[in-house]
Amino acid sequence: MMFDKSRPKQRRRTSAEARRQAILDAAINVFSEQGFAAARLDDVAERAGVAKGTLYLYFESKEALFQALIRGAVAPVLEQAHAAVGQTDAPIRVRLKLFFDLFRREVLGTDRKLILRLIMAEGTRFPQIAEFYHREVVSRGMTLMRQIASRAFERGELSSDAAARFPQLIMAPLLLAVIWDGLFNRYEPLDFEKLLEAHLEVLTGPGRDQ
Amino acid sequence: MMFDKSRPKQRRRTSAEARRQAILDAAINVFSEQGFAAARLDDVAERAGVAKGTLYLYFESKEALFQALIRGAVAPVLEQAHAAVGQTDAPIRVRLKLFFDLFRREVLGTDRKLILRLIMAEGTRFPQIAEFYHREVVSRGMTLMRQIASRAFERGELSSDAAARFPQLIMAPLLLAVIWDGLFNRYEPLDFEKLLEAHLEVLTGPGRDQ
Amino acid sequence: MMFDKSRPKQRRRTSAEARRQAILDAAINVFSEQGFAAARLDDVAERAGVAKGTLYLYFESKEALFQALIRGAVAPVLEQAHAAVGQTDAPIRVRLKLFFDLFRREVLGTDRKLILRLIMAEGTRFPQIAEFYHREVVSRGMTLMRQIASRAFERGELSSDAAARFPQLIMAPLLLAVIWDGLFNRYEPLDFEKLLEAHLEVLTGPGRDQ
Amino acid sequence: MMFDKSRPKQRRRTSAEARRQAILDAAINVFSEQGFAAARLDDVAERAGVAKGTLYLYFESKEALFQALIRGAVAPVLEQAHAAVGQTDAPIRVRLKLFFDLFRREVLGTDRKLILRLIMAEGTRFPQIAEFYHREVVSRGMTLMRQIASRAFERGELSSDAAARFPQLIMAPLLLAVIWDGLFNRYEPLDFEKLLEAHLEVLTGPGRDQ
DNA sequence: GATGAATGAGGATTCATTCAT
DNA sequence: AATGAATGAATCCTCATTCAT
Repeated sequence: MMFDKSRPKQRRRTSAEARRQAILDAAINVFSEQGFAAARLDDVAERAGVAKGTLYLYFESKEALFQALIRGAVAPVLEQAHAAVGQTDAPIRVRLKLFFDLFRREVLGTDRKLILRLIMAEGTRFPQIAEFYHREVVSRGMTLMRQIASRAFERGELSSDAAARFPQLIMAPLLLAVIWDGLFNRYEPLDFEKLLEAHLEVLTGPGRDQ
Repeated sequence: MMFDKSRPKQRRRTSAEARRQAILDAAINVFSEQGFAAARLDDVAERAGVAKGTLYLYFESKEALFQALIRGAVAPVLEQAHAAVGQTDAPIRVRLKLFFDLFRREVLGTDRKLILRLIMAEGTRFPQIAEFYHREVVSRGMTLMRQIASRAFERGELSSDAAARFPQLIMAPLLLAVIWDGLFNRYEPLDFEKLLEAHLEVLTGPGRDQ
Repeated sequence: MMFDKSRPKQRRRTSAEARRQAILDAAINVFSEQGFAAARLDDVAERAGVAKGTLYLYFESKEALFQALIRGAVAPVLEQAHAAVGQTDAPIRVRLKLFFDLFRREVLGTDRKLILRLIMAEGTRFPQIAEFYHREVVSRGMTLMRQIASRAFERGELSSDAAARFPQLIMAPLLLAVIWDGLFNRYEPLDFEKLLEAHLEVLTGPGRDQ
Repeated sequence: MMFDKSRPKQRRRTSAEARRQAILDAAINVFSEQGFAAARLDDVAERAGVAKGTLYLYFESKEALFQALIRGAVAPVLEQAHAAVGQTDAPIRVRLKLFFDLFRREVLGTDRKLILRLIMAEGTRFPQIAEFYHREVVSRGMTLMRQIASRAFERGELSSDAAARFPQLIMAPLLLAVIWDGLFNRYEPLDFEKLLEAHLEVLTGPGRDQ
């Protein structure tokens, strides 16, 4: 996951970095299980395998840890999304398929879904986070979706510009999937792959090929 | 929900009922501003205009109050939805329009949106609530939506059965609206009416009349 | 110690006041034994016979308790001093004798000496306290002493105006007594009465009567 | 205090001694600003320019450092005092003038005043320090002052033996000066030179020469 | 010797819950 | 029924001390 260029001091730095990451990993779980307020740093420390005081060598406070957690997890995926579907001029069906698959793999399939849920749950109490997330992720994501939808509308792949005007409509089922996963999956499992296929169908009309 | 038999104690009981409601109203705000864990019963009591000890005359514990809050707020809307769109056999466009308008008015326009957000935020920590909500609201709502979509598909109003298979697709933008309202509205206001119109357009194809 | 005029609500108020006083009494001992930083509110609570949380019903914080303690204990004595020696125009010997006796009885003979020592020990860290104490006690005390010394000099009771220019010289042995009491009394007891008699002798010259 | 035998290791040892002194100097400031309990060894280390762990190579514990600090700073001045005023048989006026000047220069004019204040502030919590200080400084100082006062009384320079019986009276304004310097100087500066001149005047009567 | 990351005991403060009035 | 003072368990954070490098 990291390039091993600088050998000297490598051990220390790697170890510190690894420790920081261990804390973040532990924090993801504790925070998403308990929510910010109810999360206990004792638990984070225990799961990270460090002493309580050690947390404070890496993060200034409970809130700083929380914010680092939230902020660290979003950029990468958006980068990937841009790389995957931002450049190509393939048909919208293909582009969205790629995007949805990416989302399923990189968000629904990882702890990132927990972070997304944390943002939805705690964002109101942390305006900085909401603002950051809006600026760095939502706003950019909307732009990307809008561009895809517009292009498709121009080419006649979409019969309406509704999705271009409200790219939120493209994203909505993705959010729903994250929420469903957290709340209802144990009572009524949802097949995210099929859900997103169906979503694609609704968006682009019944394909001849599918 | 209330039997008006015992006239004599009417005044007392009404007053008690009013007090209970005042507590619930106060609780909605405090819980949705702070989340369950960070909410302080001191604040609930103050806003409700009662002493802290009084809360315990009406609710067994903080959690009991929270659950009462959540449970009390959902049934009514679903009843209305059923009444409004469950019986008629109007075109899907009309039925969904009615439903979306109802949602905007009765959920987005009231404190119920706060409760919805609370459920999404805290549901994971309160399996009973998630289960209750799934059973009483989600599952029934899905059934209703599925029925509407199926009927429309049969009548050729929908070109695909995607929405019938995944009625979540109909609900997703409603959830998104609730989340957006709580997190991003101050940075980028969203016109819920137009959003849902666009959603309808995507679902049913570009209407001739609209 | 208190006049029982207002009977109504007396019991409650008295009890609350008594409790507040119990906390302050406990605090005097703990703070003066341990110093501000090392004092544990647990100990204060225990000695006051209340629960830890109760402290916070009466004082906002550890520091607020400390300040209340300091501020509450000084005014009374100065009042007494003014009453005792401020008005009369007796010979300086008599006036200072009265004042020194008052100091021995009301300060050295009570917990107030502990508070005086606390002020000397912690004043540097609490500028508000130093400022308050200077304004309310030191400055007024100096004025009183200066007035006594000036009057005596005018009447020829003092052969020099040194004490009028530096009333600190009159107070210095009182401070020394407080410090000695705290630090060295167990190794070398000091007879404060005789010390202050000797001080008077130095200040006013060898009297014929004494 | 230092034997200069081992030349070879001279540099090292000097450096170690310098380091020890740097730590003590840093400690004086931190301890006297914060008091013993609130002082942070982190701060001491930082100001001394060493790592925190290094402190433990020179001192066994926080308390050991504190005690070393206190004990190291007193002996020298007393030596000087003895040298300056212990041997001569000059008039008391001259001897005390010398002593007061020495005190002003070597205590009030240096960090030693901070240490004196620390002793007064923390002595109660550190009986060993109080005992040591009493034995090494107070008791000897008293003896010296008593000797000066007795001699002066014998020679008729003092009209009373009060100061000989209570040499504390000679010291009291010096203590007061230290305390005033720490607490009130910023509100009401005190001219120590004039204060001690006035003190001398009170002690010895109005001189013909002054 | 020197470093500074790691430890974990300790303490101020908060707040759900109880209960005497 | 209503009150709100009192309780004390719970938790964030600090910092003296240790120890691997």
